Amino acid sequence: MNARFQIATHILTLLYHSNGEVYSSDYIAGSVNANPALIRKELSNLRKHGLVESKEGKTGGYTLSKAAELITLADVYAAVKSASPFGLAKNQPHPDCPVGKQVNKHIVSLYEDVDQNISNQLSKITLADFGKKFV
Amino acid sequence: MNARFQIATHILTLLYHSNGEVYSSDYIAGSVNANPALIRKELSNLRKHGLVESKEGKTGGYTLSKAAELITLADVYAAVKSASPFGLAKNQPHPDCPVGKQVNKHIVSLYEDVDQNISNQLSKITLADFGKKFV
DNA sequence: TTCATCTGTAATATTTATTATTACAGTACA
DNA sequence: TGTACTGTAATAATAAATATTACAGATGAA
Repeated sequence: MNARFQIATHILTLLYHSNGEVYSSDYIAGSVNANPALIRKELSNLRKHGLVESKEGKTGGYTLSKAAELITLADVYAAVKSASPFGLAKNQPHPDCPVGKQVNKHIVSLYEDVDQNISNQLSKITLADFGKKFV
Repeated sequence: MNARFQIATHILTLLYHSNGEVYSSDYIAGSVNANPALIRKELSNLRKHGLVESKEGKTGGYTLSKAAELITLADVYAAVKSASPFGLAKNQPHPDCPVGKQVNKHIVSLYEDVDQNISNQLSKITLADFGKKFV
C-alpha cells in the first residue's frame, strides 16, 4: 500500500463536499498539492471502479457516481491496491528446502486472510461517515 | 509493508524446525535465496526485538530466543515494519482547504485502527502454529 | 466556427525505497 | 594461530513510486 489510498480518499472527500458541483482536476490537485495529471490518473482509476463520474469539455470535471452512503472505504481500498500491502520477495526460495519450497504458499494464504480482514473493517465506514468528520 | 515480513517468517520457521541447533546466516540465506549479509541484517533486527539469539565465533549461528508457542506473527509484524503498510504522501495538502487541512489527521487515525486490527489478527497465530504447516 | 477550458492518456524524467554486494573488524573455538 | 562464524558499515544496483510534460479529443461559449 502506498499514498494512493490517502490521495483517493482525499479526492472523494472533496467531491462529497462539493454537493454535486463538478470539480476540475486542477482544483483537486490544489487541495491535494499534487500534479493535475497524477490526479486525473487516479480519477480515471476511480471512474473505472465506478466511484466517480467525469465530464469532458469546457465545463467538465468530476463528481461522485453515487451517494456517499453507498461508497465504503473498502471500495476505495479495492480501487487503489495494485497488490496486497504485504509483499513477496522476487527471489524464489530454495526448492530443496522443506521450508523454502512451501513458504510462499502459506504466506500468500496468510496475506489473503489479512487482506480480507482489512476489507471487512473498511467496509463498515462509508464515505459519508468519513466525510462528516470534516466540518 | 514489503518482503521483509516474508523473509523474517521464513527465517523463524527454519529456526523452529532446527530443534535448537544453531543455523548460520549462510545456511539460512541458501533456503531464502538471498544474500547472507541481508539475512544477518534481518536477524540482527529480530534479535533486537527479542525473537532470536545469536552466537558469534567459529561455532556461531542463530536460534530462537524462546519457545515458538510464545512468538506470534504479530511479534514478527511489529519487528519488521518500519512504517505502516499504509503510506502517507510526502506532500502536505493545502492548508486553506477545509478538507486538505484535516485529511492527514483522519487518515492517520484510520491507519492506526487498521494496523491494530492486523496485529490482533496476527497475534492469534503463533510461530508454532505456522511452523506446523510444514511437514 | 473558432477559441478557451477542460478530460484522457502516453511518454518520460525524477525521486525514493528496496534489495544486493562487498568488505572487513571482532569473536570464539579447535 | 588459523578457520569459520557474526556484526555492521559503505556502497551499488535495481525496482517502484511519483512528478512532469505534452498533446489529442471533447464541449460549451463568444
